[in-house]
Amino acid sequence: MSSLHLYDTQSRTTSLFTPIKEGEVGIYLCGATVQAPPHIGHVRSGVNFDILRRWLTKSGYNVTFIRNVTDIDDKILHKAIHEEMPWWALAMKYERVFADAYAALNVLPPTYEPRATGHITQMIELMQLLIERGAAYAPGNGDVYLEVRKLESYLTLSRQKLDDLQPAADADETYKKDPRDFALWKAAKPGDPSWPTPWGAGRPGWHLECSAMAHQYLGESFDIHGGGLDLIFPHHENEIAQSEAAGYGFAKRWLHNAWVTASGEKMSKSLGNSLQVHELLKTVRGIELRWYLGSAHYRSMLEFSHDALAESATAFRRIESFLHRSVEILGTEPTPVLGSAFIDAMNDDLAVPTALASISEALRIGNSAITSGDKAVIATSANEIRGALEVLGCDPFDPTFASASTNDDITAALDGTIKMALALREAARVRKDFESSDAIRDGLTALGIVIEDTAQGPRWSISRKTEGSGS
RNA sequence: GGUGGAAUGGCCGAGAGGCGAGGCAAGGGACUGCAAAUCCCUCUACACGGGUUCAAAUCCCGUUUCCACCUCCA
Repeated sequence: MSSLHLYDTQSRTTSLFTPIKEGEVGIYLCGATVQAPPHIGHVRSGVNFDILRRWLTKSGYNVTFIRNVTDIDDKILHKAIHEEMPWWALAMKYERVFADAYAALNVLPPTYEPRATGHITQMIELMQLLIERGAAYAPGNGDVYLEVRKLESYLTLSRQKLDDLQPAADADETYKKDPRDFALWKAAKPGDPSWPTPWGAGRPGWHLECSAMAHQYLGESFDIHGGGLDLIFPHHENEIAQSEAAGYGFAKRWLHNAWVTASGEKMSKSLGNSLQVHELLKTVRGIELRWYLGSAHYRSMLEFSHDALAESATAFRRIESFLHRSVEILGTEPTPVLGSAFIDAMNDDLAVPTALASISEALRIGNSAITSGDKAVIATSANEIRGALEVLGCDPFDPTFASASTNDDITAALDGTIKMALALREAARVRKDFESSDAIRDGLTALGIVIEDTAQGPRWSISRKTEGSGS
């Protein structure tokens, strides 16, 4: 059996994954700044790393997965004024929207989900340590800066040179030793929330929280740090700077997911609401959106289109349909099993697209087995497919996705009603009264009920039409 | 200016020196009273120009186009 190899942004190579502590994996993923509803780019990151987490768990590791919530920053404060509510209420509001989106996509809750504002103490301790070690300084204006020129490793993740950076246009350099020094802590402005520190009241800079929280929950060194590609600079560079200057080993491996793009360009709010998660969930189910977002390789850009989403959803329904038919024929849910092709693909830096090819193969074999009535092969295929879907977080039998269409009274009544109609249709077909039989089928079709004549007799299902077209 | 990424058949998307991933669409066939579903077959691609090699989509050199980061960003 193959073993897991993962890419590392720091070394720009793919290598064998070996955890610091045998059997344990610590992952820190940069989560959302909760200042607006999530678009699909945000949840792609969530889905990609959820697949990593599930694969590590499936591979036998005990995974500690941290995803933070940035609940204090400039944008939140501005947005709070705009929406006329306290900043903390706004943060809570959007944190819940994010949580709902993650839940709809079956992204497992993190082991711990720390909020920045809950870790001010740890941040102050970290700043004290940095100042003691001579890496940071408080010039007396209430800010605390990190002195980046002292750090050997600074900018090694993004492979840039300090002097090549374009200087920030708006920076007030009166207190900084070097214009590239960044703020660990920002002095309070009138009206803004603040916390007391030995250097004056203020609030945390963006980067500090992740170093403080990663240390709190994962220790001085941990296995994997993840986030979007756009976080490499400055956020991850600055995290490294803070943590290494504090004497921590910090992350052993960096994983970055690529963007979702639209018309070739990185997704942004300017593209409008249609790409927000809750909007897309009006056109496809959560499991289908997850399938779509998870099906591209995490390091490849995913070019979004409604047509591609619709196509992906159709492909997923085909797989799902096979699993449901296998249950009808075998009378039992498939037992998740992993095929070797799937395992090898996932171990190769989570090559989901290659892994999907193995699902297609199993699907073809399984469908043929339904035609030939080979129950053993049906079971083998269904087990393998379910095993794969489980890892991808797209198991249709997962309670998260269980729809209302299973086994309640209304469904039973509907099933009985349709079966009665189908019995009438069968009677008409037997007497070759195809006009009547087709009328029954057409009538059901018009109600959104799809009839298929199978070797085991007619079966019905609710048709799901995706609104395709558009862009 | 600095640092990265990308260009694959009608479309989407993997791969990464020899054996054409996979899906969708299209055409043909099987099955069907007709459909639907399913299965089988067909459609032989790697931006451009050089080079290396017995062999290049894959390696090297150059070119073009696009995207991103360097300011908040998943």
